[in-house]
Amino acid sequence: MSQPILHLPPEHPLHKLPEPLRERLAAAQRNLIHLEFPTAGAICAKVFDELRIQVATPIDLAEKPVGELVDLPFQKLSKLMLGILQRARVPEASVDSLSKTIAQRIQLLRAFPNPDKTLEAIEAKILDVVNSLPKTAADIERGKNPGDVLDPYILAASQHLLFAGDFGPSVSATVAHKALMMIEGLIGHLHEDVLGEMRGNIRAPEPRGENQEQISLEMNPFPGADLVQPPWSSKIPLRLHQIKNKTGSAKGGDGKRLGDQLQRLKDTYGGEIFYDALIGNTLRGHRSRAGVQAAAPTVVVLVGEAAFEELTASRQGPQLLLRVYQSAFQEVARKSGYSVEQISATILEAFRARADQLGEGFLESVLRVATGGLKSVQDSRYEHDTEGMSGSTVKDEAVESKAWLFTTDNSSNSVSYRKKRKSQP
DNA sequence: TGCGGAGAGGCTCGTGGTTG
DNA sequence: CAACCACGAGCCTCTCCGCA
Repeated sequence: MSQPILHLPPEHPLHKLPEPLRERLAAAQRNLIHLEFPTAGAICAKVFDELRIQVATPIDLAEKPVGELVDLPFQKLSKLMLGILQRARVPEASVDSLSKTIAQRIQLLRAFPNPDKTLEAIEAKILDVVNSLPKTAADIERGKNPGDVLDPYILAASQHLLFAGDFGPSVSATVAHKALMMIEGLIGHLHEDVLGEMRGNIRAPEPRGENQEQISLEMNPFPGADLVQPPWSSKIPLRLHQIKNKTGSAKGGDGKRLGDQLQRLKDTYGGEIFYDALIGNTLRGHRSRAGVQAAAPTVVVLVGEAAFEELTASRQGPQLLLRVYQSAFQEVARKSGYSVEQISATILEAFRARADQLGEGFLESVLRVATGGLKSVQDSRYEHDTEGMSGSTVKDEAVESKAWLFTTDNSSNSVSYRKKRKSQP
């Protein structure tokens, strides 16, 4: 039932991968655009049909190789479609937007074997992250890792140095900064996932098991690779990509580690290895190039359009991705209604109320939360010492009662501080 | 002056041990 | 046995600074 992976000798290790992965690789070899749509006419027919447009593709275009149509820049493609619609006497009022819709759909279909499913997955992923953006004072005062607390000194600095002493905007900036950090993470993962969905590609499975750096055909087939391109023909070998968002994402030490991993992949599977940074327009100033190349001398280092071109086999990759993301962001924004301005106002109010209650300034209470606590949780010498609590030198009444800590009840991803303290030995 | 190594800081996810 | 938590690996950003 399952299809074999093509263009590889019978003894190649890829044939020994677990069944589901082999299937995905085989599917990626068969969903290349020119295999699914042998001519430009074929993809036009498909898109016209999807959009219920009763137009025939002109003969001269219909016979052309599909690549000549689908790899046109968006403007040219929609102009071409506009001409077709006009000649087919489609009502003038609708041709303009319709031609853009067609061009968009053609480019989506060019990129993804299953555009609708991919768009849905992208939106779901974005929504997940938007739902976890900071909403309460507790969210910004302590991250999901208890070790990450809001820095009152930075808050003080931004209040005075950036916002003329106004505390409110400095809280907004803190919320926005935290949100942006999360968005950065989202975009990085999104790129890997979305590029992995494109024709000819698969997203390498995340490492599993004990040693996540060691290659294991069963558990961990591609450590160090984010995206795998099985051979597209007998002339194009297996290609393994490590994808970074920007050239500066990784530093020298990371470069060495990633280079070592890529080299091990090449030693195991053969083929070509790539180190791609999507955002960036020059190799100059690349912080991890040297590290990667030292460890993997044959690695191809790519940035910007050059990287997109190898990953998407098209020059339209960057714009396409931008349009796909934009529509997803708009849709998710509509659903979530998240607003930094509103959230900041709520948080500011919480800070104000607490400070009033304790009769101190905003920053003083932030400072106490960021540094206050019991010896038993702050001093490694007292860590397992239940006496440490009573023996603590921290005698402050407020500290003892924890009255000044924010608690949060949106249970799923944040912990109630008070509850947590109580459960401590 | 540019490169790139190092370090600080933030977030996520999977794993494996502990606890209720 | 499920829920919870700590930890490590990995991804991202930015600044600093020695060296060629």
